[in-house]
Amino acid sequence: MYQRNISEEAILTLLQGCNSMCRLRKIHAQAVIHGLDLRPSVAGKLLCFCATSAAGDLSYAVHLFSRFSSPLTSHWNYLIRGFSVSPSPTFSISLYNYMFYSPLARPDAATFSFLLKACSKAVAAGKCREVHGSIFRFGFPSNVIVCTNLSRAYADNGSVEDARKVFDEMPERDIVSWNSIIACYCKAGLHIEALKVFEEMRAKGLGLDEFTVVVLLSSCAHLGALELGVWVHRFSQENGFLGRNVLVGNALVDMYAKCGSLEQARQVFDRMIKRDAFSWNSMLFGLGIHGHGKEAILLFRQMLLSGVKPNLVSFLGLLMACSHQGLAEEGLEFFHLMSSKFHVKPDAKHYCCVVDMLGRAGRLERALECIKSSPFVGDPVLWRALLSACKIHKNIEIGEISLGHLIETSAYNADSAG
DNA sequence: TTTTGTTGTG
Repeated sequence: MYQRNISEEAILTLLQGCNSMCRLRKIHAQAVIHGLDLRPSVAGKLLCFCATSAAGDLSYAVHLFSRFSSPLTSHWNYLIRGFSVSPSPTFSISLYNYMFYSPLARPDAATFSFLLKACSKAVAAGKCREVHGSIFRFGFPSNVIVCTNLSRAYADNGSVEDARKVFDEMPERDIVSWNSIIACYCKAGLHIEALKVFEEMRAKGLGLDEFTVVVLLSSCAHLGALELGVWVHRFSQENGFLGRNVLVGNALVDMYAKCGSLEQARQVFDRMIKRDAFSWNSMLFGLGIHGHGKEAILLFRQMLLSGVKPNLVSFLGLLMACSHQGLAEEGLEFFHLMSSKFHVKPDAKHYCCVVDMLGRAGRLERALECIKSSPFVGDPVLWRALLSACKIHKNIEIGEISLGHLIETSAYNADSAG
């Protein structure tokens, strides 16, 4: 018995330092051999790692869970949480439904928080309403975390009105709830509303944190609200946000670039201590939109030297920059390099940009070839781009081909939609 | 065990 107790503690210590499934399997095997795998503390920790850790494994978690004769609320929560951020969030919803047949388990605040996250990700509007009712039945209508998640789930399911209603009816709100509702408006493209809610927040005497600043700058960027953006910049500087949070710098670069203050964008970018793909992409787009193709190419080379890997958005920014400055040769070269060297598969937007770029340069034959050899030959957007280039260059032959494809693809799309 | 954030043509 003494030996067993020590072993249980030893297993728990091992689990504390576990950082991979490989190690977890070994620890699990040891626990099974010593008959400790179903001890509540051991079983709970094993399940927690598999279900919720980044290095975990959800199928292994399900296997462990199936061995419990009467799982507790915390066990259900681990699985619901794990699936809520997985590619199959609907499993969280199914688990929640099964939970009601389990005698020992009763949903708690954490259950609803994770479940609502799954509803957000799975796009389950009906389930949001159902969960909303259950939150009242189980006694959590004044839990700030649950209600913030509920509000967010409504917004992610397309109803900002319901999100706002939940927010308004919350008996207590914290800075996270405010940041969340502002983000809901921002995400829905309702930027003026987002700024209005921010004013309400200020009127209540609440301060801003890094989350508020980032989402606020995004709305400023969309509205071209430079004055507020500058105020947020100063506030961020005074509060040391810029030094410790790369997202604040990124949002500032984007805001300045979209508001037309390219020099300011560049200044913030140059002063950033750390830069990620978002930082480089925002700056690339800023240069591209304002017609600085050569500078964008230079910046892209610096990005490579810095060791940050370019992604789909980087190449789109780069191609746009080339297109806007008539750098068709350079653009084509980057377009080829993106898949051959960088293993980034171009999507329809990249092809569209190349067609546009070739079209502007009058290279209509080459643009036609590009569409024909692409996986997006059925996409009317590409043919529309080619047709407008044909209009500019008065090329009837290729114009006719484009129009034919446009009619064909539109008809096909209409058929498949009906 | 639970909540919030940035980049993508015309």
